[in-house]
Formats: sequence, C-alpha cells, structure tokens
Amino acid sequence: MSKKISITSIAKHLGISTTTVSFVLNGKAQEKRISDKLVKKVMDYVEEIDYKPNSLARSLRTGKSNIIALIVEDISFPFFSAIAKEIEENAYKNGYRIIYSSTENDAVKTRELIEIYQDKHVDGYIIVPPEGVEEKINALCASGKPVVVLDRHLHNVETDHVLVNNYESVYSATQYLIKQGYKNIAFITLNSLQSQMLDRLAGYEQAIQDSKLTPIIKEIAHEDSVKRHKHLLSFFKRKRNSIDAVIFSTNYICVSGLKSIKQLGLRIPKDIAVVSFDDYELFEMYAPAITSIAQPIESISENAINLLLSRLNKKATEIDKDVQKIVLKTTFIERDSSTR
Amino acid sequence: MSKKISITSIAKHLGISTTTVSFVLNGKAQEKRISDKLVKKVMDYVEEIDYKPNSLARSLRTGKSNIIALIVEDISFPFFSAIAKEIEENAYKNGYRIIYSSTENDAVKTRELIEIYQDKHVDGYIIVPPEGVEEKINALCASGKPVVVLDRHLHNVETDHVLVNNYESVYSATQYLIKQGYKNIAFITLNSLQSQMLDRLAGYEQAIQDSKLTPIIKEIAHEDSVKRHKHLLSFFKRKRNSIDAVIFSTNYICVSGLKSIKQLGLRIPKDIAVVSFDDYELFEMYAPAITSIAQPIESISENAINLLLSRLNKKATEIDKDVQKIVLKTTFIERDSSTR
DNA sequence: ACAATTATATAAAACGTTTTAGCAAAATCA
DNA sequence: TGATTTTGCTAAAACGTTTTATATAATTGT
Repeated sequence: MSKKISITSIAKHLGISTTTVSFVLNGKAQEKRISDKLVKKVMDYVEEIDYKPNSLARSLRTGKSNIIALIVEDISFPFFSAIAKEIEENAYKNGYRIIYSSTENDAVKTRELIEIYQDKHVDGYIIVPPEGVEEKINALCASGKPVVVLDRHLHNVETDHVLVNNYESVYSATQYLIKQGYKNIAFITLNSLQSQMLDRLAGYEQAIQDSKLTPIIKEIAHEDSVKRHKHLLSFFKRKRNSIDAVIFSTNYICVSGLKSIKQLGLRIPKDIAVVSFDDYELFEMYAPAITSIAQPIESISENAINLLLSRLNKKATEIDKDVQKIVLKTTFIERDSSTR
Repeated sequence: MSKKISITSIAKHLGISTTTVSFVLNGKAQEKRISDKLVKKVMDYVEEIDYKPNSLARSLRTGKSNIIALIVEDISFPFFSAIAKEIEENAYKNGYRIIYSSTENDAVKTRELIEIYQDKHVDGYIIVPPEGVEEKINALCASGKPVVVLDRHLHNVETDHVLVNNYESVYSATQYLIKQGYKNIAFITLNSLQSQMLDRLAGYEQAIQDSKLTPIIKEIAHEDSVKRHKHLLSFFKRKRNSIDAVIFSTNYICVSGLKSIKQLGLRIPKDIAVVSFDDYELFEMYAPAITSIAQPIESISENAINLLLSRLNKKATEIDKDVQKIVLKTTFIERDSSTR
C-alpha cells in the first residue's frame, strides 16, 4: 500500500523541500543553483518510482492546460476528419492535446462548447464556426486566448484565419465549363449564409455574368442525405432538358446529385457535365470520374496549427496584434465528368 | 478592471463563506440546510456576474475530470470518424468531453498516449488498441479507471469490449459466394495479428475448407495506398485467370483492389466477383455497386459509450467485476458486384 | 427554565503544483 | 578581518475548488 505519490511525498522522502524538487523537475536546477549532487538524487528517485506530475495541479497553478480545442462542423465528414488527423498529429509533437467537438452548424451548441472549453482553460482554439457566434468568438479573443478560424470567414471578427480562395476557384471552374462549350450551367448549393458558400456562389455568378449567360441557381436546405436526394431528384427531373452542366458547392451535395442523375438515366458528361467543390475518394473512382476543386487539406491544417502554436509560444508581451489572414489555393482536378 | 472571479470572490462580496457558496452551487443547499433567502442571494449574484466554476480546480480536488479519452487507429478513416462523432455526441449529453488521438497502430505511441491521459486524469478510456499494449491496458484497468476496448480483442486483457462477429460474418459471406457458384475465391488481408483480422481470415478459411475448396490468401503489409495499389495490381495480374472472386478484409484494401481490377480491365462480377468487409459510401455508388459486410457503427458507438458511462456512474463500491463482452452482428449488403 | 434538538453557516484542510522572496552558509574581495 | 557577493536551498503563498468537522443561534420539549 504505497502512499500517493506527489512532489510533496518525494520531497519528504528525500528530506528536502518541494521547491527544490519542482525546480529540478522543471529543468531550472542550473538557473536556481541546485547542486549537481542533489539534482542527481532527485532525478534518480523520480526515475525509480516513475513519478509523473499531476497536470491538473500544474494547470491550476500556471493557467496553462496544454490542450487545444478543435471545433468543427462534423468530425465524420472526410474533410474535417482529415484536418483533425493532421492537426492532432502536429499538436501532439508540440506537447499539446486535442479536445474536439462537432457543432452541427448549431450556434447555440457552439457557444455552449466554447464556454465549456473556457471552463476547462484550454490554451487555444481552432474553430470552424457556424453563423451566430461572432460575439462569442470576439469575447474569446478579447480574453487573450488565441483563436484560429478555419474554412469560413466571420464578419466583424478580427482573428487569424485560414481559408481557400473560394471565389476564384469557382469562378475559374465555371469559366472552364464555359470554355468547354457548356451554356446552361447550374450551381447547386446550400441556402447558407456562411462565407465560404457565399463566396463560391459569387464566383459562379460573376463568371456567368462575365460570359453573358443565364445563372441557374438551386439552393437546398441543410438536411439529411435522403431529403437532399429527393430535392435534387425533382430538380433534375424538372430541368433535365434545360441544363447541360452543373457545379456542386460541396462534395456531399454532389454525391446526392450523382445519385439523382444516375437514377434519371442522364449520362455524364454527355447529357450533363459535373464539377464538384471538395475532392473525395469517391470522385476518383466513380464512372465517369468526377472533376473537382480540391482543397489543400494538409496545408490548411498545417497553417492553422502553426499559426496557433506560434501565438501560444509567444509571451503576452510580444504578441503580434495584427491578425494573419491566410488564403490558400485550391487545385482543379480535371476528370472525365466535364469534357465535351 | 474587474477582479478575477471565483467562488472566493463571490463569498467575499456577499459577506459569506466559500463553503456556503460551494454548497449552493452544487445543489446541496437543501441537504446542508442553507436558507432559501441566502440561496437566492447567491444564485442571483452568480447569475448577474455570469460566474463559471473553474473545472481545473474542481478536478484537482475531486479527482474527476469529466474527460473521456478516445484512442482510435486513425481518426481520418471513415469508420473511426463516424464512431468518434457518435461517441462525442453521446458523451457530451452526459457531461463528458472527448479528447482523442490516432495511434497509427503504433504500440509505443499508444503507450505514450495512455500515460499522458493518465497525467491528465481522464475518467475513462475507449481504445482501439494495436498489438503490444496489453500490459499497459491491464495496468490502466488495475488503476481503477474504466476501459472499453473497441473493434478488436486483446489476449489476456480482461475488460469490457465491443466487437462484431468477424468470424461468422466472413464465414457466411464466403459461403454466399460459394453458393453463387464461385470456386476460386481469394481473401486479401493485412499481415496483421490483430484479432479482428485473424477472425475474418479464419472465417474465410473455415468456409473454404467446409466446401473442400482451395484457399487463396494474399497478405499485404500495412502501407500507404500507393504501395498497396502496386502490390495488388501485381497480384491480380498474376492471378487474373485463376481467381473468380475476391473478399477484401477492409474497405480501404478493397478500394486499392478496385483500382487494380479496373486498371487490368477485369469486369466485375463477370470476370471477378467482389465482396468487402466494412461498408463505404463509395461501394454504393461504384459501378457496379460493391457487396459488403457492414458494421453497425451506431450500435458499436452506443454500446461502447453506454458501457463506459455506466461504469463511471457507479460508486467504487458497487463496481461490477465481471466484464461485459458485447459482440454485435454485421449486415450483409448484397449488391451487384457478387452476382452470377 | 433548562436541556435537547434542529437550523444555519463557517473555518480550515486538502488536492498537487509553481513561484516569489528570502535566509544561511560559503566564498570572494579589499 | 570585516564587508560583500555567491551559492544552495526553502518557507509560504497562491491557483480555485470540495468537504469534514464544528460553532452558534433558534426552536422544541418537558
């Protein structure tokens, strides 16, 4: 029945003060002029009993938890789980752990989550925010905790963010279809006010307008895949003869779209060309393979975590007040679904 | 410039003791006979200043962190991210947060992770373990923390687990192919000693043996998808005329296999029938759609988290010593890739 | 009217660290 | 030699809770 093991019990056992033990353990022996002999004595004993400091007590005292909160829309989306993987790996190497949640794009849940993480005193945040959390995020930033916003941009929130060039990507993808000779290009997106969605839509609209074509926009609600499929099916049924190409604003909308297109017996790209935002393993394997706008997942993740880590490693005094707005380029992957 | 807000500052401001504030906040007012008037006073003030208790301090004192560690093989695999989503949602509703990591099937990393989570005093663990962590997990269980093992079984580790009936699933999938008239059925798997892989293999072998056919087993290493593809390509090139069906032991191996099969111009199911363990959205959309053995992801997740929560909610005295071994059934999804 | 209960509230210890300020002994200096 | 500096170490406060044991005032019973 061994006593509970702590810095205090170590000190008691060695007949020295906890202060000394703490200094030694934190590598401040030199600085604090602890003799080599004593350092060795402490280290040996610590090794022997395999002591591990209690990080709760440390966190309470220092105010640092070495935990980063990762708040994404839905961890089961391939895009987000891939990001999660990269971020966790990188954070881990730097001594930080990740605690995560899915927001489901619910502002109330997101605010709740942020509050909980504040209670837990996490050191920093990487957030894919829904609409309606601007104030909360601003409060968070004001509290001095570093926050990196991902994937979308929030108005009136001045903090680091990492995005892709949604507007330009869709603009040029649309132009590409136009150059291929398509004249009736539809854009199918969510009826969402999230910046990345608006930007993608705007890119499409501008390209259509620049070519003096007529925009065909279909907005669907954020709903489950069965409903989504049903809506798209009726859309394509109605429009099958007046559309010759379609751009989907996300990969999961595209998947529902592909089901509908197949069900109606429309041939890709003969009857209808297809381009999707967000690449997906399925698109490469599909027959025909689906052209897509791929986001640089690794680069997004790396930039986000590095941005956060660099803020975390800075003393409060040397904090860089100007926010970093990183905008990364997508890759257009031309496949069989979009060629005349 | 407001002072830092704590239970102490509240007590001071109201001219009462921290004990009283604590009792009120923890709903023990009744029990501890704090007068209604005082309770109201405290609650009103707490509301007014929007006080949130410091969970670090609380954890330090109580030894409970309300954090559950989720350790999976790779959070970016659809199977695991889907599980993560479910588990997080469920844990959240019960006041627990999830902190996660990917092991990459690396025993050293996994042991490290467990140590770190021990330092953080997480309350419980859900682990998809690689080989070589048996001892560590046993130590963890011995320390009194509840542990639920997922997806695979470890020898000499006596703790709750949630698995699927791998052996029976593959046995009957193999029988199914045999009944369809296939005679030369290959089984492609990882050269892994993990129980779920061994069980799947054993199910295949038994079915083949029971029908007096010849087993054709291809084991590949745990490697990146490019190498995997290359190996499978050469395998199918060699065996294209001596195989009429193939079962893949995981969905990602199947994806690599499908690429190879397509590349070689083999037709499914005419030249070669295909069945995969683990369903995947891609399989439903592929041409032809791929028959698969689907794992009940929701049920797996629910069972795991409920098992853990029930242990967490029990007092140390009433702990159920007999471990729960839950084995769930898979669903065989017959699609076009496996019909004569 | 006095003892016994009950109601209300609190002091203080404990959880396990980190860190500031400072003390005593040894070494150096002049 | 006496003053000063350096060396080696530690006491004690602080972080913000929870909880045990206890004190005091009010009420009840006889």
